[in-house]
Formats: sequence, C-alpha cells, structure tokens
Amino acid sequence: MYEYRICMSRPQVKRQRVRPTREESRRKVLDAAARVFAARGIADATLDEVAADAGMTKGAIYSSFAGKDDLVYALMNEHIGARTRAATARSDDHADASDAVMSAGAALVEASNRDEDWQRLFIEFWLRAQRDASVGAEFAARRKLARAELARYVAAESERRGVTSLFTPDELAVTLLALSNGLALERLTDLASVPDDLLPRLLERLALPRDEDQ
Amino acid sequence: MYEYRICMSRPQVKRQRVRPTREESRRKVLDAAARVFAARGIADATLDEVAADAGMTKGAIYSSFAGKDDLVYALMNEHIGARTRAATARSDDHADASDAVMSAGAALVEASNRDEDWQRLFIEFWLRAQRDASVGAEFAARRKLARAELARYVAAESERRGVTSLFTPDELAVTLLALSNGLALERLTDLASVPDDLLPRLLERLALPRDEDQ
DNA sequence: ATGCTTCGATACTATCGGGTATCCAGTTGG
DNA sequence: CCAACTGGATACCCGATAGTATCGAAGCAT
Repeated sequence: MYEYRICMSRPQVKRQRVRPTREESRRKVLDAAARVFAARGIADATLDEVAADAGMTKGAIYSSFAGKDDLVYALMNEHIGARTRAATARSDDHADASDAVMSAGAALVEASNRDEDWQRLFIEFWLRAQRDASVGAEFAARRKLARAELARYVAAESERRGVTSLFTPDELAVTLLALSNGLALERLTDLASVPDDLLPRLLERLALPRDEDQ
Repeated sequence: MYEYRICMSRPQVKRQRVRPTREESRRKVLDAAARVFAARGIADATLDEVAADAGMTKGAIYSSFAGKDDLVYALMNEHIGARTRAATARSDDHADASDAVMSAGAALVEASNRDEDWQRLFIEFWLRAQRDASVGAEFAARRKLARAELARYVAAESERRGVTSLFTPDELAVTLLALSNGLALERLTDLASVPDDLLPRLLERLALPRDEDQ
C-alpha cells in the first residue's frame, strides 16, 4: 500500500501530478458543458452548473475560456467537426444504387435519432447564429463547407454508379440537410409523426433517376 | 373645423374616448410584441421594449396579460391561426397535376421567403416547446391538427386527380412541413444555398407517381 | 531549494429584467 | 355631479447570473 520507493528515490514518472494540466481541465469543462447544455439548453444553463458538473468552479472556466460565448463556440466547433468526420467516413458496399441510398439514409436516421439532445442544441445554435452577425458568418461558412463536401460525395457516387438524378449534387446535398433537420423537428415534436423509413425512401426517390427517362 | 354641435347638444357617439378600451390596448401590445419579438427574438426582447414600442409602459402589459409567457403564447396562437387559415384557403385551378403541385410549391416558397422573421420566431417557439413540457404538449397538438388537415387536403387532391404517389398523404404532409422548415433553415443561413425553384421541383417529384408504374 | 508563474477557488460586484404594490386619473352608472 | 370602479403609470423589489479581483497553492526552471 505504501509506495516507499517514490519517496526514497526519484521515481521514473516524476511524481504524481496533483494539479491537472490546463488541457485536462479544458476537456473536463467541455465535456461538462456538453452534458449541461444538452440537458438544459445553452441559454438556460449557467456557468456555475457547468463548473459544478465538471467538479470545478466558475473560476476554472474563466481560466480556460474567455467567457460563456467562447465556451459555447468551442463546444460547437468540436461537435460539428466530429459530425462531419463521421458523415464523410461511411462505407458503401452495396452493389445496387437503391440499396446504397436506402442504407445510407437509414444510418443517418439512426444517428439522428440517437442524440436528440444534439439536434436541439444545433437548432439553438442556429438561432444564435441568426441573431449574432459574427457567429452567423462563421456558422454560414462552416455550413457551406459541409454542403460542398456532401455535394462532392454525391457527385462522386453517382458518377461511379452511372446514375443521374433529376437534381444536381448541390441540390441533393442541401435537400438532404434540410430533410434531416426538418424531419427531426417534426419527430421531436411528435415521435409518431415521422416513421423511421421515411427519410430513406424519400432519398431513394429523389436521388435515383426516373425509371423511364422522359 | 369646429364641431359646435357636439358641444351644444348630446352627440350621438357619446363623447370622444380619452382612455382606450382594454381590447384596444391589448391589440396594440400584441402588435408591438410581434414587431419587437421578430426583431430581437423572444428571449432577448424585454417587456419594457414591447411596452415602449406600443407607446405604453410595462404596467399596461401586466394589466392585459398574466406575464411574458402569456403574451408570447397569445401572440403565437394568433400567428399560427392566421397561417393555418391562409394555408387551407388556397385555390387550385390547374388542370395538370404537375402544374398544380409546382404552383402550390412556388406559392409556399414565396410566402415563406416573405416573412423570414416569423420563420425564426417559429423556430424559437419550437425550442421553447421542447424545453417546457406544457407548452410542448399544446404545440404538438396544434401541429398534429395542421398535419392532419394538410394530409386530408393531399388525399382529396390526389383522389380528385386520380394520381397516387409512392407516399401516403400523411407522409407527404409531414414531408412538406419538414422540407419547408428545413429549407428555410438553410436559406436563412445562406441565401444562395436554396434556389427558389427547388421546393416546387422536389414536391413534384415526390407527390406525383412514377412515370412508368413499376 | 527558491522565486516566479499559472491554475483555480472564493467572494464579490454590477446589471438586468420579470414581476408587484401603489396611486392617480379617466370612465361609467346612478 | 358624485361615487365606485378600472386601466395604466411610477417606482420599487428581488432573484439570477455573467463577469472580476484577489489570493493561496501547485508546479516549473534555474
């Protein structure tokens, strides 16, 4: 139980840290913020709550972040980054184009249903972006990137499979984002209003070409 | 210029009111609230601002409303009622089903683009409904009614025209709502991301049957 | 070791905004 | 014309919360 050696000779891992590094604290604060914001909403959550959830005090937050805004911003950047990465790195091992679209749609629905909290948070952040010009500009820029990336993916896939939709890749990309958010809005209002297979079926209808070319 | 008669004999319209009736005040407050909430958001707007915009003081608001919540609620009820009425009373004088869908979609886009403020307000109210259970229940109930009405309309139209979509009227209804909101979200983030003809074209593709029945 | 730096806790301030108590003046009924 | 009533103005309260000043303690470098 007693680690005499640590006291008697210089241990190889220096000595046990008592104070966490700034990065550790920053992480804890961010994680706590994610939880508290999700549970209570950004506007209603207080820094004291976030700090308490992180097992610290407000002082710790102000030590690592410029203020509440900065914290929110950092959190959103992280989340959006992660989501983008997850969305781009999906496998596509379906021979049939229809199957591929359906399964991609199903995966999207599942992901979206899994963290409803984040959906709400996203909407709240969107609202914030609408009211605050500087946040809005940054938000729009990031969103544009996400759209472009999605459009590129759609274009590559349809090229590869040799199918052409009625809609351009850009149009499909923005439609996908819109449907994803719009259906989530309805679903969070009333679970029963949006069947799980709706989005996949919509995507299939939209992404695939007419059966008979007109 | 001088209305002697009014002073010399009892006028038929009693005497000119100096103090407005409660209904008049209520109206002025509601109108002011619509403006101020639209401009600054519900959460950020203060009752003092609303009162000032109405040319009154906070006391007047508390004389006609139980509090800020009550005011917000009354305003939303009015707005949603008006919107629903406007949506249901639309004419349909297109022989071709495709034309009909496209023009209905175009009208919807135009209406949605016209009052962006209200779109934002709607989203903010949605968020409020998400956080507050009692508001949420009421909101969900109203939304359900709107969906059902829309679905009934879709069903009647497709019956009349003898076309059957891949999707049920209920599915089309919720999809329409979702697309409308989702695309508005994207458009308010970045005007250029959503061309005006996108929604009509999407609706046409979704509402009309396959060209060749599979 | 020693002194300088940094992290974070504590305690405080400032501000803001919803809500309320009170009072005055316009209205209405008799 | 007077008395009772009521809508609205004024001034206040009070809770909440973002932000800050300060200080002790932990760590790091020489």
